[in-house]
Amino acid sequence: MPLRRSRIISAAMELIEREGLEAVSMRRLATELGCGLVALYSYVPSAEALLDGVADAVVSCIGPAPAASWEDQLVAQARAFRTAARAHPRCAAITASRPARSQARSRLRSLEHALAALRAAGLSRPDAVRTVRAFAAYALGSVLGEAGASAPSAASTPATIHGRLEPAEFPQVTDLAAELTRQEPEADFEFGLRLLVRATAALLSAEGESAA
Amino acid sequence: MPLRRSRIISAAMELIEREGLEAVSMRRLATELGCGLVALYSYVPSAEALLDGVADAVVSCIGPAPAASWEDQLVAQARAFRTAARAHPRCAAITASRPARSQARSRLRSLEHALAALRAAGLSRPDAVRTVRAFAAYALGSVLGEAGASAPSAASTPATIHGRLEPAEFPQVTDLAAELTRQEPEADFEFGLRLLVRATAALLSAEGESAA
DNA sequence: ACCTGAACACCGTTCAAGT
DNA sequence: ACCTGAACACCGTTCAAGT
Repeated sequence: MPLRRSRIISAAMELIEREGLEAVSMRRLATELGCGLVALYSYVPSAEALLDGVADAVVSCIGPAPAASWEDQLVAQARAFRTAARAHPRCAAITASRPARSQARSRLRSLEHALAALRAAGLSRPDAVRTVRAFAAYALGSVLGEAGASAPSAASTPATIHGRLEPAEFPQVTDLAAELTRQEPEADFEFGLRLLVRATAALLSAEGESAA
Repeated sequence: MPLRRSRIISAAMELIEREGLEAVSMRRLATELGCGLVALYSYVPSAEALLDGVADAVVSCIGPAPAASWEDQLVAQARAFRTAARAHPRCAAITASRPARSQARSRLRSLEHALAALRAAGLSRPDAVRTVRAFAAYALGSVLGEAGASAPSAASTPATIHGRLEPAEFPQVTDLAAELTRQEPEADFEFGLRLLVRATAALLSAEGESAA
């Protein structure tokens, strides 16, 4: 099995998911791959570039999401994003934390499709762009929020804390403890998505009226 | 000037904003503070704990945002979150990337206020929780998206790329180049916020009807 | 061409000791 | 009590050399 850039990046991703980012180093990766440390530098110019490669790999496994209506289009893209992120949660966190260096191509495709759907539905140019950005922000925040909530140190979430919470100071949190504790990330995600879809629909009909 | 935990963390935050996370190390911090390396360990148990302290400091400088209506309450909190994040953008990215370890107290206060506002407005228990989560996800994603877009390596954003883009493959992106290039993070943020507020209002009136 | 060991300048953390 | 230097086991990266 020859040493290839893709093989190195796959190994890095596996190691990240298995033991976390702090376990990854060029040296460790070399022993993991059974090759000399210096050999890696022929395929990956630096440790930084390695993580860029990982970030790339995560976004490039976001499947295309063609759909008929603009609602389905935006919802499907948001779900595809979330699915990809959940497939490699720890790698996804890395992706989010480093500004889109390359990754550009596949992101551009998504952007194109989303914009096309919204423009075809009748949204104005600036509103189409801003709506896509709002959906993107929501999807990113959801994924990262989930990752944070399900992280190893989840020992200090409101759920665990509220046991020793004075109801007088936090009446709502105390009262809604059951709802706050329940872990339904999927349903939470879909709820917010529907919120955004409905608001966009309202925007569309409002613009339709003012144009008519 | 004695060595205090708060002084160490402030110095770390300054250094992070000035030179980035990769410049921070216990050794570097010690020379920056003019003290011995080992002295730091009396106030900060480890390098990891140092970053937890930084994360804490960022969220604890989110100002309270009391407001009359539920709309103002949720909008004000989202803005306060964004303001705090923009005050220390690089530290904020660190905060987002590490699951809420402590940070709990001030986050809990925000949660309490948001829930109170939505419950008072008449939202059901599960919907109140999910609405707050949707707003939080949106705010988090917005802040992180902005940080990524304005990062040093912003050389590969659609804006720069689209110059050599075939309009045939990316008609929408080409056509909307002006809107996509324009950097108005504030307006983008407010747009999405209004979207969520309107959708929540619709939800409220829908629940009101079904309850009546 | 492709891989290697040895070296360099860094890390975080701990120890045993100083005042 | 508070601080210290020296040491240990790690890093990423580069060099000059091997096949």
